[in-house]
Amino acid sequence: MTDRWALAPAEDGGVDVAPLGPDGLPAGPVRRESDLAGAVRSRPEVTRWVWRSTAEVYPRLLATGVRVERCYDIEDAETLLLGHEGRYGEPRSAAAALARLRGGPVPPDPPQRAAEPGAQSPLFEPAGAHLPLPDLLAVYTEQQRRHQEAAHPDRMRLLTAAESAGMLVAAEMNRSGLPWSAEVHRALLHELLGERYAGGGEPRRLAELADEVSAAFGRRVRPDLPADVVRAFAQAGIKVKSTRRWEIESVDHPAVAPLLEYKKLYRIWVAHGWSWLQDWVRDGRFRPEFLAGGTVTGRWVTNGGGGLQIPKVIRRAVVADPGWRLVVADADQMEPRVLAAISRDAGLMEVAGRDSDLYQSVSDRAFSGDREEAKIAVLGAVYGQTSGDGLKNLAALRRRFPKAVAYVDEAARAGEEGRLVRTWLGRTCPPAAGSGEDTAEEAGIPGGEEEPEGRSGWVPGYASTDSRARGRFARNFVVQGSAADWALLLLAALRRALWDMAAELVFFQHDEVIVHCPAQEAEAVVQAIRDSAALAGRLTFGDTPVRFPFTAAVVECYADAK
DNA sequence: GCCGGATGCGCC
DNA sequence: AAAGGGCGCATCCGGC
Repeated sequence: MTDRWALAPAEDGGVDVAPLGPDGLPAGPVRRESDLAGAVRSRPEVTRWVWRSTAEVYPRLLATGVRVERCYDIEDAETLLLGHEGRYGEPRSAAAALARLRGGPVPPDPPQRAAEPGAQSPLFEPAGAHLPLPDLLAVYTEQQRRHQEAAHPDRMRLLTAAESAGMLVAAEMNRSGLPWSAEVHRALLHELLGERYAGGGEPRRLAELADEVSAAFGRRVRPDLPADVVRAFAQAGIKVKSTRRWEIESVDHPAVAPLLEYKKLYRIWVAHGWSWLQDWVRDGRFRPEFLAGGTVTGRWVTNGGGGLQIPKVIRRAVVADPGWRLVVADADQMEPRVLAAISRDAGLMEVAGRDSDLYQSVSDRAFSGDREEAKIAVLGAVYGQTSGDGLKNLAALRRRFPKAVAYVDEAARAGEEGRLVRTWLGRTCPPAAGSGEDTAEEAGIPGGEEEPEGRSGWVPGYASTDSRARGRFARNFVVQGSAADWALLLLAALRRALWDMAAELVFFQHDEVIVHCPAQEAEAVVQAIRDSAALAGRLTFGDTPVRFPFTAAVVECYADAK
């Protein structure tokens, strides 16, 4: 039995609240209270708060020590519902939703603002930030109806609820931050890069490597300028199209080794060096701003600090507080397990129904024991590989796991034809950018020109480069996106499991979580993660034999986890 | 001087 | 061995 209330901050700093009945309709008069946190704190019986924007409300609650069990984020639901209805790109604010409901002019969404180092997320106030509570409730009621119209209403309700839960998790992680030792980080930088020189130039080791590169070429070369490097190789009689690592590393030339080393260390210097430390680490915590559902597939992103791209070597600086531990857990072979669950392929479900190494099992069945071959084939099928060994082995995969391969093939075909493609729970891939619609391309979807007349149907081998790109995108979308669906449920379940513990979720990266907890809680946390993964599997995908095992490590330092 | 695109690489 | 999917971000470069 959930006790649902709605809440809307008012312009004068007060807050309006109203109880909702079991049907989600207002079940009592709107009440004005003077204080947001007080209004929530004084109603501990409320299990779900309905509000416009979690990012607006929840950080303010957390700042006063108030957590909520569940919420419903109206603007996030609006985004998901619009996508599901094939109306990607329409303004997603509550004010816009109200205007569509009432037939008024629809206000455009405000532009997104980039994060600044250390900014405590005093989010912009979009149009309609103070939509009166009755208006907000009108939008909410209409959204309830729209859920009913979805392809799978139950799944759609689960999706909006899960992403709202994800937003609570994100806000809490933004507040807690990832334990970070600036001291260890500085020692690491000194060890890797050498001394910093006054004036902000390259540190010693980079300067030395640049000199080695120049010496190898017999002239001054700036290794950080790709054009300069390509020219230098050309003068040495070696044609390279770019200076990407995979292209350079096969070249036989004395400059290659110092060049690759330079690029590796240069990366660390500019992206995770001293100025990064200065900008992003405060009071022993790294605080990237996590954004749930920041991508079209539902994967999260972080704003600022490159929070989801912490290089392996730098993880040495992620250190638990004294007496505390980091529980680092990542899902084993998440993508093929998700593919098994969504395709219901009997063979792949059987393989995914065991905790043991899935790629090895696939390989035993279809690739005579070569695990790497099996892994490449599976990932190639999911990513839409167009050449190489993966393609060659796709045929073997197709024979053994026909429904699984057919599932992603069908998604690719739908994508090429510009049809809607959905994750298991109903997150919807934007259609291709076509005439008059540029929103899909803004969202990163491969677009391009309209297909020529008479060729819009899907014909193997005759699709344009653009439509093939859209096919690959859609193929990957159903797997990556359904994995993101599952991950949201995992986070929601884990958050509940940790509710009464000192343990804190401090990091989430697609298929990996880090929980910071007192040492004596660590084993319970590991169990909570395994239980939550299983629960998430059942809730997301229903009754399947597919299992979602985790590799978990209890460590004091992130770098020791693998 | 601002801005968008290209390049390249970190993570999954 | 070859180059499929999703991102963020720093830097350079050319256009205005």
